[in-house]
Amino acid sequence: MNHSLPDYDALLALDNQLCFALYSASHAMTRLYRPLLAPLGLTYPQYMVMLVLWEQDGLTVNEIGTKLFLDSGTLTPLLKRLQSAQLLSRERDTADERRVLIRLTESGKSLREQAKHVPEQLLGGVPCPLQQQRDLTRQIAELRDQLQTHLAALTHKNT
Amino acid sequence: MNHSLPDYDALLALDNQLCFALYSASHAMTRLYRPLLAPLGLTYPQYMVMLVLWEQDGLTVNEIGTKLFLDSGTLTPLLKRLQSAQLLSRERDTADERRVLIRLTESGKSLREQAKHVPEQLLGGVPCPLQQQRDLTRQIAELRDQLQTHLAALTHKNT
DNA sequence: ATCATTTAGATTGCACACAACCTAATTGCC
DNA sequence: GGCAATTAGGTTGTGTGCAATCTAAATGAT
Repeated sequence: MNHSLPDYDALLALDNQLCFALYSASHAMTRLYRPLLAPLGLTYPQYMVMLVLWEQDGLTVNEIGTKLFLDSGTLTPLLKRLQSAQLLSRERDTADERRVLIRLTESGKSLREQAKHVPEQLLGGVPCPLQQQRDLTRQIAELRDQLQTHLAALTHKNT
Repeated sequence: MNHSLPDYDALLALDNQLCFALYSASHAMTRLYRPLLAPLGLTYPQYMVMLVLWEQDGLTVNEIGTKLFLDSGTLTPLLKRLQSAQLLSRERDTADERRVLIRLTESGKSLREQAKHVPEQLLGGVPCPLQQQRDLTRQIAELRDQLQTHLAALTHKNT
């Protein structure tokens, strides 16, 4: 056994497992949300946007994007669909015409009441203690922030 | 403080955080892989398929889908793209004409050598100890399996 | 043997993600 | 004030994900 040289095959496997675990768990979670969100007429990414707006209304597209790690190429069409569904309005900021302000409609605000019952339904079958969920959430978010930082450093280098 | 009634708002937030942590971490990981996989001409989902085939060649579409938690609607076009890239072949199983056997080409097999160097590059900037990665991977995979089981129970109920 | 059922894969339609690019508005520097 | 650089959002094109549906092939119960 050689301790000074890394085992590239093992590193490959281990790392793939972490990325794949995230990938597959994320999709499994989305699949579980789907039937709960369908009655509200929302997809999971749309639900994320609504959560952000329920917490703070009147944000710009960029501000929503920063919170959700998404760019305008993803958000613009998604927000248009939410607008078609009468859940929010999109208006240019008169103070800075580059910005588009996203505001909930009354219908969008009132949807929060129905959404409140989503997590009880979701949890009713996943035997995972709250504290363990909290720890896991924190660890995954920390990892994400490390990856985010690393990627930012890489892209900045090539500028 | 009432200990007998759950705080639905807190549950909502906590649970959203876990799902969102998975969602955002998964995408952050994919974004980090992208520039490393681009030289190989692969996207991350395509890379996953190649990893499966490097481990075991000659699988059916369904077998690949089971390992990756993906269905034919996702895999069929993806596999066709990998076929166009000359990395694999798709042939009906003569023993059971319903099945399509996926086999690596020589080009597909030899790509493994280049792929070997991907994880070193990925890790070279993420200050996360190996043991911690292992633990995290296991926990996330366990969660995924719980979600998977829960979803299977739900869908079976409606059949 | 026959026919309903099941299984494997493909197809269609919709909704993300994101790179690359575009336009318009604002800011900064002189 | 004038003009380059930056910023905000939108558009286009490619590649997933997945539900719903389709066809063909295999299975199985009688």
